[in-house]
Amino acid sequence: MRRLLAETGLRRWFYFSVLAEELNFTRAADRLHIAQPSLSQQIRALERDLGVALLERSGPRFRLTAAGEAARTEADDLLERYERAVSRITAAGQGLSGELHLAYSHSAAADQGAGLVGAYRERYPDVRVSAEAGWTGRNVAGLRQGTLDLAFVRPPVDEPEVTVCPVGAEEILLALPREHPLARTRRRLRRDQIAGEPVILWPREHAEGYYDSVIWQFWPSGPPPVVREEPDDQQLLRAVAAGEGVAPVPEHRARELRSPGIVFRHLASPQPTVQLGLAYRTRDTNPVVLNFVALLRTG
Amino acid sequence: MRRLLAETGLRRWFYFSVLAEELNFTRAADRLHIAQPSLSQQIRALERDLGVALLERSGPRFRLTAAGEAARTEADDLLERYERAVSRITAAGQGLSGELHLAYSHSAAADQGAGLVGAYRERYPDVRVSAEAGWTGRNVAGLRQGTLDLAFVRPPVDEPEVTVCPVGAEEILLALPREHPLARTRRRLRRDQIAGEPVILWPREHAEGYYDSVIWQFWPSGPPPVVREEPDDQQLLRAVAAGEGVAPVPEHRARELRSPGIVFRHLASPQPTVQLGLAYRTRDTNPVVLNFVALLRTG
DNA sequence: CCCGATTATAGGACATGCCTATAATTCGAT
DNA sequence: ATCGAATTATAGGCATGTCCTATAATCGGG
Repeated sequence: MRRLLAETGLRRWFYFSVLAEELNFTRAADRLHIAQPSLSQQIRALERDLGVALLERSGPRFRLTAAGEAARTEADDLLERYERAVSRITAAGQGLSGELHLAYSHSAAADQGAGLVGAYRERYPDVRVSAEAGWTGRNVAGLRQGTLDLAFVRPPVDEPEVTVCPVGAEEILLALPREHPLARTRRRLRRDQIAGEPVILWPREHAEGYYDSVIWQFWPSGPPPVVREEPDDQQLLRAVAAGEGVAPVPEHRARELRSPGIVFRHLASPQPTVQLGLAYRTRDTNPVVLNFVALLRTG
Repeated sequence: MRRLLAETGLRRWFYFSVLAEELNFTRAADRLHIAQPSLSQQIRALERDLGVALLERSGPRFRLTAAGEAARTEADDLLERYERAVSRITAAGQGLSGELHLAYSHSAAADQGAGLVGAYRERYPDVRVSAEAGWTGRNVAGLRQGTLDLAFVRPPVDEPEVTVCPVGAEEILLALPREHPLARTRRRLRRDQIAGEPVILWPREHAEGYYDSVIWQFWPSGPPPVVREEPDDQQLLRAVAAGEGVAPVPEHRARELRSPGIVFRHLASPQPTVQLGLAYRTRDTNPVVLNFVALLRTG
């Protein structure tokens, strides 16, 4: 094992290390599986290259010079570091170590995706995972420009450079002010009941596919009046509570954001749904990323 | 410079390091003063040996894989350590670094030799000097068995394995009890005056040559009665003060040991003298030791 | 669709590393 | 003092590795 590694780069240093241990060319050469003259040659070559005598030769016996003692220490150290370097590189090649820049989705609940990331961290403890959160639009841009490796997004995402792998789906509820007439009943709302209601949505560029899909699913007969575009969910629900309009909110997120002035209502069948997706660069070859996606796919 | 070192051991790693910097085979090969195909070959060989793809090739352009990024870091680290290793070894070869085990002489004053050691430490700050103190006999034994590299001793030392280099000479005084009749006068003592006086000496095996030389010089007419052999100078002078006998003491040491119950007297011409010597293994080739001796010789 | 820039491949010259056989050196014993 | 055992050094031959030049293959842009 050690031999194999040393052959690649530090052969002479490895030879010297063994020789310094054995203090005997013949035995050292045996251990190295080379002939004794070859070892003699290589040691002399090492001394020539360093410009320093490492051995004090007195006929058929020798001992290490002061420089030789130093060389022994340094050789052992170098060889150890060499092996570590190789194992780190191969680890990186297998996605066992490295860095992973990840972004959660603002429109998803905090715990969504956390399980997956937790499982990954457990399985690949030597990968440093950095996490942030952003809207789908920003996350996809981050992927494209390389600041992100993986991002939770709301599909559909129409970018050939970016692939989205479904993580899960959930129903989309409608947030109403508590005083709203439609809030009286707990029954599912029909689409004709909400047509024409003023709506508060997020800025479309924050998640275009998701935005359009919500419009289709809630208002198939025609787009509603969008009275406000509010990027921050907290602010958005405050606006709903104030009676400015209604707002679609994914189920998990709704559970997180429950507040006194708001009620959430289901829509009648077909219930609107949205997926959560994990996005990555289609052509990404980074094994760290591929391992994450593989973990998602295989469970 | 760097190139030269890397050629010896980590050629391919050096190549890769430069390539990773340039991200261009042609330019990197130019910088390395090799042809571009050779660089291609060596990088492929490195990848083959590591069993990991370091470059992601897409026709005439490429970029580093995750493993490649790791390899770049590791290569730079290895190359830096490699250079450090080489410079440490060559430093050791020139006696600029390493260890020096030194022993002062018990029979010399504390400040004798300290100047020389101080000058050495200043000139060779990277050499770790360890110092202790012992009798000539023990010091010479330490030299022979390798636990010491250099020792201050009292010549003559009759050992072909050990060479002694004179550091200085001093007169030997005679310590007398204050009440002793010979202590009355401050004049130099004649040898016939001290013949037959009871004498306190150190155990002969602690410094045989010195011991014999003292006997010859003080009592040329015949050995005196040695009433006690006391290895410790403090104890010895206490015994002198108690009137047990007289004792020869080198001048510098006498100055250190002045005490109320004792007077020191010079001997009449020819005044007895003793040298202080610096002893080292005759065949020692350790440049650290040779540099010390050279410093003594050249001043 | 071709052109420029870039990397990959092929084949030959030379150097390096390893091998076997043998010489040279030293230490210890007769 | 000399011989023998143990050990390292040297010599010559072969295989491999490394480098070179010349040329092919590949991709991006005008």
